[in-house]
Amino acid sequence: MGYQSVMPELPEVETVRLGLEPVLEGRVITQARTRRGDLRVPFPPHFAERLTGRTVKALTRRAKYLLAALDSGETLVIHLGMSGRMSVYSEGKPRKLGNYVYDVAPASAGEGKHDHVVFETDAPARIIFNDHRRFGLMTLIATDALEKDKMFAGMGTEPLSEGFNARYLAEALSGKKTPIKSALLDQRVVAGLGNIYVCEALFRAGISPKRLAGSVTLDRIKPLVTAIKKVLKDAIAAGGSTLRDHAQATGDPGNFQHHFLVYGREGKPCKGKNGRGTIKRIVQAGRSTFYCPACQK
DNA sequence: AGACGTACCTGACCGC
DNA sequence: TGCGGTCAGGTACGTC
Repeated sequence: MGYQSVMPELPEVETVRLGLEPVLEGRVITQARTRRGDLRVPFPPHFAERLTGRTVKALTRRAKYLLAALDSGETLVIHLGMSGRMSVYSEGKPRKLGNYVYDVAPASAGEGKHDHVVFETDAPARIIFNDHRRFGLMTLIATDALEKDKMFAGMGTEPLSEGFNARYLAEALSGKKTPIKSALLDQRVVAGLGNIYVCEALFRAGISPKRLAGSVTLDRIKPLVTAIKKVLKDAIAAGGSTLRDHAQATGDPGNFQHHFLVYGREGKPCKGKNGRGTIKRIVQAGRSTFYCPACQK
């Protein structure tokens, strides 16, 4: 099958980035093709032409966005939304590139109902962007204007960077009256967390998702920062979380869903140390929150 | 300004 | 088997 990935919070986007790196970074996009006019937003004018023939200088990630810096001075910005996935196939014969083995594309690859964008690179490889809910986006932005763009201006610190520490988070949360669960989902506070990993990090830090953000004291923010970093790192190491049909380059699914302590475990026994609690599901700001009332205060 | 609800779109799943 | 209702990992926008 090649490489495939879905479930895009930070660890899943990073897993996608790692799988795309060998077929994009330093490679030439020999062809780009869109199969409809828009995703969540329209493709920019002459999108395919502006990509074709360009070399990808670097493939990086900011929050849940993938950024492919091109030699034209533009950056291809990709967001996977809720259901976006990238499938990578070798051309001609199966190939090992970097740590990944890419198989040859089946004849129908790129022709599926929700296959919206197809790239060919000189790896040689075919990359297919599939997104059945179409909450994803792809656009082109001048590289030197990226930070000023509405998508990135005001965005918080990367949770795996040194800048994300107790002092930073305390400042970002101070005075906030919204629950800590909602605050951590706010990309202006910290960039890249989503519903699963916020639930998991709060459990690991022993903090109730209902506690108001501004009321979390510094002595509890420290373990929270540690928990966020650890859960993200562990998830990346596990190839992300698969709830449906995610697979890594090897063909194996992501693995981190087996390490969920609260997410999706409503009514099940708590796996924590004091562990007689039962995992509860509530709705906050329209999203499911899973937590253990006995362990999280 | 900040907090909240809602909309975007499709598919999977559950109960009847 | 079919149908309606509910839910889903994200983000942006309108409204108080």
